[in-house]
Amino acid sequence: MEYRIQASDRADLYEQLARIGKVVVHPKRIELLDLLCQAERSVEALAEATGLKLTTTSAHLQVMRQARLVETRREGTRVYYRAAGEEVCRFVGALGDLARARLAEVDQILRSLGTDASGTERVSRTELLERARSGDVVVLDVRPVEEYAAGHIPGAVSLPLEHLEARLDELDPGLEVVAYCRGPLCLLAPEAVATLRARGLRARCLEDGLPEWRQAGLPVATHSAGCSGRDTPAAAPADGHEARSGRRR
Amino acid sequence: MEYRIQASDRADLYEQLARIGKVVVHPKRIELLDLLCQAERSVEALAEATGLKLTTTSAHLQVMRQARLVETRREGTRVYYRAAGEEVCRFVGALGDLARARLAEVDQILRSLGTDASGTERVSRTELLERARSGDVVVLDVRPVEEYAAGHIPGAVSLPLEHLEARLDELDPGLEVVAYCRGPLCLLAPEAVATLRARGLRARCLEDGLPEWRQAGLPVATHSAGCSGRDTPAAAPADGHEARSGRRR
DNA sequence: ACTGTTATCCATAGTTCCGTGGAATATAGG
DNA sequence: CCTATATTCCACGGAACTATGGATAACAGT
Repeated sequence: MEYRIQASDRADLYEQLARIGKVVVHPKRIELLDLLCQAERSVEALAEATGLKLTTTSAHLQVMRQARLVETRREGTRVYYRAAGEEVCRFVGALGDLARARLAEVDQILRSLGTDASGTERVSRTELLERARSGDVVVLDVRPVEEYAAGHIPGAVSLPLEHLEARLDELDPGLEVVAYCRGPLCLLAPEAVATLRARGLRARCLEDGLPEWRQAGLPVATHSAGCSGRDTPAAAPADGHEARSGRRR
Repeated sequence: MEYRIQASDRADLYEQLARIGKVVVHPKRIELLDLLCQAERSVEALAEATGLKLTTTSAHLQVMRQARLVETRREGTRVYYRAAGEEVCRFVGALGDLARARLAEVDQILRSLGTDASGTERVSRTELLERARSGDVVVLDVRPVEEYAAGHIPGAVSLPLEHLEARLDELDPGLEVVAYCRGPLCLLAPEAVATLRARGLRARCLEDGLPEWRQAGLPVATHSAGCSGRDTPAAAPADGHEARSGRRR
């Protein structure tokens, strides 16, 4: 739209920063951006996920596009939105970190929403890498399948939280489970761990989620058949059940 | 205010994040926050620096306080505001980084505002540490004196940009100058370098500014520095004799 | 107590933003 | 060409935000 920059006042600079700020004033826009940091989605899927009307969702996405925080890709009649680069994910991560550090309310909410499993120790990324190499853990991706498809830890098994109870038998009771989800503000993994423990399984959460794993420069696989895993042979094949999630759109 | 968190819906979480987002919708609030990341200031000083009316400034500061991004300290009749912790500075830094990465306009503005010295290579922090140890550079802090007083690179000389021309003779023409300021979005150091070069001096900018230096875990000196500021033998050894200077968290 | 300084609170008017339906656009498939 | 689907554009009423001047509160000095 406006590429003209003439009255080059210093104020213009902060106005540009405010363009980005504008995206994160609205709770729903943050939610949308958070989702888009996990995987690209159509407008309809985003409206569904956030509970907004379609037109409202589109409007929010336009705001985000004006700030260049998202990009689009057209496929037939639908438009897929995605986060415009790694920096965007880093930014929403920073926002979440700041909120947890400064706003006691965030911790309160996480505690009240999260099961009491939140008190348990988390597994560090380096520890997971070691354990995975020796093959005595199952790495569990409890996010929705689309997000697993868009990128996951090599060797991880996809088992969305909503199906966890129904598919419990797919897990080897002899192995410890390490579950992960979207990040520190996401409660999928803690809930999964709580469920698993209630059934007598050993389970812990990974520190942070997949975005942080990616930002740490660790390998990320993008298909159900982990083929891009460079050095990590996989975290214990668990069972072959992982192949289920193939199913392309 | 409102500590009650009862209807613990997931939406509440993003509403909390939006509290922080609210601070960075307004250009002037970003500017204020940026200033507060450098040094604490009174409301009056902030109003002066940003060109806002006093009441308006105060209102903005209230918004920032509600988001817990700033804290206050009273001294006699005036109130000093400061950034509420290192995380806040990291966040505004992340905002600036994102803007530079995604918004071409920001680069344009920096280029059009900045002198053509922007094309020159910058000195890395590690290089500066080495050079300083061998003592063949002058480290120049070109920010306002209050900011120098609130924290500066050990051994740096305070010479605010506005006084640079008048006090040029204080610099040893035989040594190279490394100037620094507030960060990547600040133009004080580039301008200083341009001025120095026009006089035939060798001069370069440090990468980033003081906040990034601090975040890198490098030593920061906080002595109030007498009015002369010239005393320090240029480029003193950087290992922190400057003590920890407790004060301020 | 009185006075001047500094900051916050309050009411107001002008502006922008949000969610909403309904219309318009773009694409795929008869 | 016509229809169906997915998305964007548009107009509008209601809500929230911003800047501002005047009033109020906290404090220091005489």
